[in-house]
Amino acid sequence: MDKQKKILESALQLFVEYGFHGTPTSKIASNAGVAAGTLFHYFKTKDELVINLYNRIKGELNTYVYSQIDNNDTVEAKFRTLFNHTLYWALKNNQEFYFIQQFHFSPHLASIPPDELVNQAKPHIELFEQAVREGILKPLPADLLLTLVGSHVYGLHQYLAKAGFDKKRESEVIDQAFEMIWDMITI
Amino acid sequence: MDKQKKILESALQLFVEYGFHGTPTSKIASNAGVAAGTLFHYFKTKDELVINLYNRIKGELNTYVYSQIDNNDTVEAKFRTLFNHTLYWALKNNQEFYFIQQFHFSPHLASIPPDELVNQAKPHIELFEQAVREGILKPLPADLLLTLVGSHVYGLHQYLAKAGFDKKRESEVIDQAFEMIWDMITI
DNA sequence: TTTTTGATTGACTGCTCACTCAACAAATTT
DNA sequence: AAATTTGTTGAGTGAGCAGTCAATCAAAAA
Repeated sequence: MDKQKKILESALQLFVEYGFHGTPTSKIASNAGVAAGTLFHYFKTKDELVINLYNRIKGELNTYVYSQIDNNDTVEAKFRTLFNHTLYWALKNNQEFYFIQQFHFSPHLASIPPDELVNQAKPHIELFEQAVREGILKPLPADLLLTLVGSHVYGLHQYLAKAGFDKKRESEVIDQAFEMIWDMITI
Repeated sequence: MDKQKKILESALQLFVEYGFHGTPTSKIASNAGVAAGTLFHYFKTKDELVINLYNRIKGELNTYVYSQIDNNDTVEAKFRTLFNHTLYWALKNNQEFYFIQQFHFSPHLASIPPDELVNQAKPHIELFEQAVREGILKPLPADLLLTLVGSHVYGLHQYLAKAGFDKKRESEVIDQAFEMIWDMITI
């Protein structure tokens, strides 16, 4: 019913399948069951639609993942929760997660203000810094640790998305992968 | 002098900066110091140019990296050589390495026959399988190991490319990162 | 009820772009 | 030297696309 939402859903699906420039706005609109002009009522330009979609998805992932964290948890429990729920979300929202990466390897990334990207990463960075101070993690730069753990998550998601295991096998692999990366970054 | 090469160089540079669809063939040609029509003498379509560029770059990386391997080396030495030289190549050929990832997150990937992708990965997969058989690596599927190590390399490259350290600091980080991933995948 | 405001439509426009082609130039073959 | 093949040019073509807009519709405000 909500046409803006329909447009966003339609755009996501088509962008992931055909790429940003491989999907005309007319197709996004018709696929959403909406006239071509309606798209431009909600989004001034196609670029604005792309960026809006990215910000929404990034926001959904972040709020979901951080809603799972209990501040009374130990640092290790926090990392485990973050890791597990990021993967859980990514596997449940394959298109969204793929879109994030697609966006990161596109020129659109340049239109996100750098300080906003820093802000997005801030909670993660602070967790890493705290864990380094507490002597839990190896004394490495927090942004290096974040990049390495992030890559690990991306790679694991890619593997699991392609493999298509059942839930049981999936969480076995995730648990094993967490132990591996945890061993890697802890002292 | 070689116009085909000029076109490929120009295309790489512009694709990395503006994306595939953000760079018109006319710009590729003029940037290469060549008339618009000349591009189509060497490449039937723009898509063919993109795919040709991808295959060349992938080929260059593979031949370079495997030329560094000595078959008398131990498995660990082979892994270390592979790891170090992939990163060395990636840092020396930033645009090329970025292009590979950009290509992987584009619809162009679909036009590479799946068996060719399997072939590209074959030498790596065989190394991993051998190392698992010899009891050096953890008994995990070779394609999972490859994906995880691959992600590690991508992440590390991304970090180093952004950080812009000098050669000394760079190889310190690379060595440290190798120890970390090696500890992670070995028994 | 009447007015105003906002939502929706789709034909239309102007522009960009991939690709063509006829003409010319250079190199290679006979 | 003539003939043939191969390389190069850039104006031109047609298709596709982002974004516009005048008209219609819906619903809330006056």
